[in-house]
Amino acid sequence: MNDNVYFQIELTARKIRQYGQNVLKAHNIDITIEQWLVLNVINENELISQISIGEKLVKDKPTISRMVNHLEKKEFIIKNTSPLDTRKVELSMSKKGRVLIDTLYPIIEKIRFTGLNKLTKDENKNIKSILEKIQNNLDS
Amino acid sequence: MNDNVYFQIELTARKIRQYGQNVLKAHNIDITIEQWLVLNVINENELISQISIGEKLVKDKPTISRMVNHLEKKEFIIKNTSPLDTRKVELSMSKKGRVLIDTLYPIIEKIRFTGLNKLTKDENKNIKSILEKIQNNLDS
DNA sequence: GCAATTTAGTTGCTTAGCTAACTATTTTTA
DNA sequence: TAAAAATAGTTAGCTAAGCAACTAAATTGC
Repeated sequence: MNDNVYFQIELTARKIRQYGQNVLKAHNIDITIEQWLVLNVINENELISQISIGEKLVKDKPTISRMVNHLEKKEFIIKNTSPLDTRKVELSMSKKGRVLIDTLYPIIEKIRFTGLNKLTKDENKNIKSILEKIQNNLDS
Repeated sequence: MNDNVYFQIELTARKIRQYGQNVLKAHNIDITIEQWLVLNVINENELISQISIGEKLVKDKPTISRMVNHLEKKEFIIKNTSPLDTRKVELSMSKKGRVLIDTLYPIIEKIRFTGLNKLTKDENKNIKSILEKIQNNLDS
């Protein structure tokens, strides 16, 4: 099994997520790693729609819809319908969300450092290009 | 986002799974990629317990329990309690399961080839060792 | 200008990952 | 040998991925 590349990729993803989740839990932060990705996109793109988040994170509409609902329920973001196109939603950070982001950035950096930035520059470059190659193989 | 290594690893895993799932669906095969991993372990280790499968696949007890139930419901495997230790389960392939395995091997090979074996030997070696390094960083 | 199509988002169903709590055996150990 | 601890597996509740079907609004194309 350990020579199955899919298995190793999937396992590594799970271990990173798990490690990150534990660090957040240790800091008493009530957010999942995937929700963090969404929150970060909203923070960097005020008034973004769910479709656009989905494009950036390569996740489908139902998944984004539910994650956005979770973030709204936790009052980290504010959800408004767009006045120009009432099908669309305009998402923005709440005050609570901005506070969370500020708290989170250094913690996320630490998580990244532990698993990932210990890689040499070459390793970092290599894994990205190999992963990209795999994705391209599958797309075509 | 595309320079976030976790994001790329997780995305690649999803794309491989998705591609594989589509190939299986195109062949009208009613099994998930993850269930395939479990079935394969049972095929290579007759009378294995669920705990042992979990160790091999690095998945927890509830996850294995449910996947085994799915495989049993589809009649690909047979589940018996161990006579020596009645807490344990002894899993084995059914006739239907063995037929499926034979059908599946070449298809899985093709999936592997498409995404993964197009990698050069160096790339293959590199990605494995980098993934291993990341996992070790997180474990310690 | 109105029907047809496209787009944005939601809801429902299934599988899987994760945690926690639970039952029922087996093993340890005092 | 009897109580305590460890082990194997299940169940329940939550989040997320994937798919299909749906509503409602906007765009298009005749």
